[in-house]
Amino acid sequence: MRKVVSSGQPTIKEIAKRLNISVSTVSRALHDHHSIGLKTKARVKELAAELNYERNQTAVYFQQGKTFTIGILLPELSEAFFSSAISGIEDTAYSNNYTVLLGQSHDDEDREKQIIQSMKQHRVDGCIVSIGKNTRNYEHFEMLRQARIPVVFFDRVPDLPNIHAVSVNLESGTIQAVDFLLKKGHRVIGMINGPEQLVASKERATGYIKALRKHRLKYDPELIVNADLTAAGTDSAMEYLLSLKRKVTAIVTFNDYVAMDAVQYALKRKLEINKDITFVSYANTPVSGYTAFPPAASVEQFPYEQGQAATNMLLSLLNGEHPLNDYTNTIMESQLVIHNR
Amino acid sequence: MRKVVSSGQPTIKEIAKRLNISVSTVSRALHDHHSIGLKTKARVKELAAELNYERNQTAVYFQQGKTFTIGILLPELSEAFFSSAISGIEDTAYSNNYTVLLGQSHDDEDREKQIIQSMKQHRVDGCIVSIGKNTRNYEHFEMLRQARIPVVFFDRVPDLPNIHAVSVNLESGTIQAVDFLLKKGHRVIGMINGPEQLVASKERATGYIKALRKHRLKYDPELIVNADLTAAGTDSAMEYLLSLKRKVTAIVTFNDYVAMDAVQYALKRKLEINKDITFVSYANTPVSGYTAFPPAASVEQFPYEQGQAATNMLLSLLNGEHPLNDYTNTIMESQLVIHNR
DNA sequence: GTTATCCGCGCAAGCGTTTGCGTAACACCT
DNA sequence: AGGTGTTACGCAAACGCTTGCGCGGATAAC
Repeated sequence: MRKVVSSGQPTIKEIAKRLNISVSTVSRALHDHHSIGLKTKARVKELAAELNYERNQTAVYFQQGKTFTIGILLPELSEAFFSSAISGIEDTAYSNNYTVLLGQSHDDEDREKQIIQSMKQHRVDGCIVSIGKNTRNYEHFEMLRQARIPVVFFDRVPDLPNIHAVSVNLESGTIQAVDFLLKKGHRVIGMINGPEQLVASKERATGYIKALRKHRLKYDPELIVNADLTAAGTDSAMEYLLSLKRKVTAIVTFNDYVAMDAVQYALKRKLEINKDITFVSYANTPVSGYTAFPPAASVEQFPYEQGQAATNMLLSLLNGEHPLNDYTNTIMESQLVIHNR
Repeated sequence: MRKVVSSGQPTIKEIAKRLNISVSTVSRALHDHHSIGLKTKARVKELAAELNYERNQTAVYFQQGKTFTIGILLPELSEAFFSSAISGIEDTAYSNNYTVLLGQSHDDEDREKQIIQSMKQHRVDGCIVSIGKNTRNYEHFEMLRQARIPVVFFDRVPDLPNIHAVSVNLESGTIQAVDFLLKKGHRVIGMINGPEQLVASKERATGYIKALRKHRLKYDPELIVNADLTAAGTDSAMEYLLSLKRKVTAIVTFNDYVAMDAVQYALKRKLEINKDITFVSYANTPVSGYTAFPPAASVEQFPYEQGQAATNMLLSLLNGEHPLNDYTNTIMESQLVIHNR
């Protein structure tokens, strides 16, 4: 028989042989099992330390059918929102002795499926997923369910029944945002929203409407425009909004980047920011503080905290503290942050 | 004997039993081994598909002593530079059928050690590491070497002999930056550099000096100041530079964030940007394009590409295409990007 | 017709660890 | 002396998969 890999690493078998005891005794000694005598324990531990013994986790994973690993699948690792979320996930996973396996889908459904497949083969204990923009088919997640691998979705949550999810309620933040503008005296408030099918866009829209209703103001559908989040899309959205008969004095933009594009456009049109026109946005990107005209306020979406919450939910699922079939949808509140300058 | 986990997942044993053949035949059939008859292969594959068989990777990993997993250890997952790098690493790992295990050190040496330890126990095949700011002790990497786990360092590379590394040569970019300023007529050029012990700081400084020498200009040490990269630190650096007898008309800042802070300071001092004072910087952060006064140029450091290069290097080490003890230090050239507005 | 060749498959070991159970040895109580 | 515990350890199976080797039978070569 060929020895596949010699790796050199000492095993419990090695320790057992040298000490003339059985491997089971060594294993138990290293785990501080009560049925092992103190002197034996000491001898084992001493030799283990001397040999630089390190337990072969792959063997344990295999034997236990558990890997203490969670898979995390996101559209884009380099996006600020997601990279903060990863940070939150890794931190709480780390402090619970879990490790994190990473994959990015680039919003490609096929790649998403392949990554899920690979994580399943890797026998991750659970997954945290933010789905891609174009994902319409959810059979890969159905496979995970069948394999009894729990999944917690976050932020970009699929429209499915019976899932575990963590997301942020943008409605509340939007209401705060519109409230803020109304209190400043604005009456004609535009909104540059994102693609219609996105849940996030819907929440923004309903928040906007609810805020107006709260103040007994009429909602004018003309004031909401769906854009594609590119600079060009923002430009035409701005062009449209500024062309309306009713003079728009404030605009809620989909995120800080859109806001910055919109500001550029407004400047070209010789509008004075915060006077002729005021912007409120989402994400609260720190860098917007460096711009000449940051949005007057921005809705914080707490990516780090969402990552933490999703991980905690997954861990309680894994620990059995929470039944797998008790589907919970944790919704965090977003919060308007006012930039005073 | 207690059955540890029933998991429900079918195994090759199951397939073998149903087909009345041996497990070895099943295994080989699934691997398209030449010594298995075509009809048997077909039968096996059919049943495997029907049962939704999926190979238990943990068993394979264990048996082969290889996990097709690479560990990546970075100071901060949420920093733009590193998250781009992660993206590059994940992409090339993915297309080579490797998966990626993640850990962040938060620049804490102890945590760095623990993560390395955990990755070692996880039996990752190799590691890609960017060390923490405060790491002075490298014994954890020495342990990896002893365990024959190859490590490729990138960007933040320790000052050790005999390591594999990928980094970007900031000297060339700095020379380009200073060249750029000289051509624009600037003669008194300041530099807000980072902490002295950082290699990156040293490279910036030598690049600066070399560029001046190239143009037969005298180097005035007073013009380089080391700062701590905080807004306050930048302010005092600016105060110092602007207080010099020789009038500084251009400043090279450590990165775009420092540049933005410096711009704010200059504005407070009623200086006109790009007229009284011009800034050139590093990182080429896209967001700086939105600011009122972005640096006139910025040295691109190619984090995504560095990630790719590091991964490719590690993979060729793992595939034996490159001997482990042939230490290579790939240095990519940074490149000045001029922002025309 | 004998020998060499190849095809198709099974046997069994082995990867490192955990763990239920069995069992000596000894002490204690009655 | 017999019974009941307790302590300290060993035996061996099991997790799922890969792979060197052996072997019977069919085919080809001489």
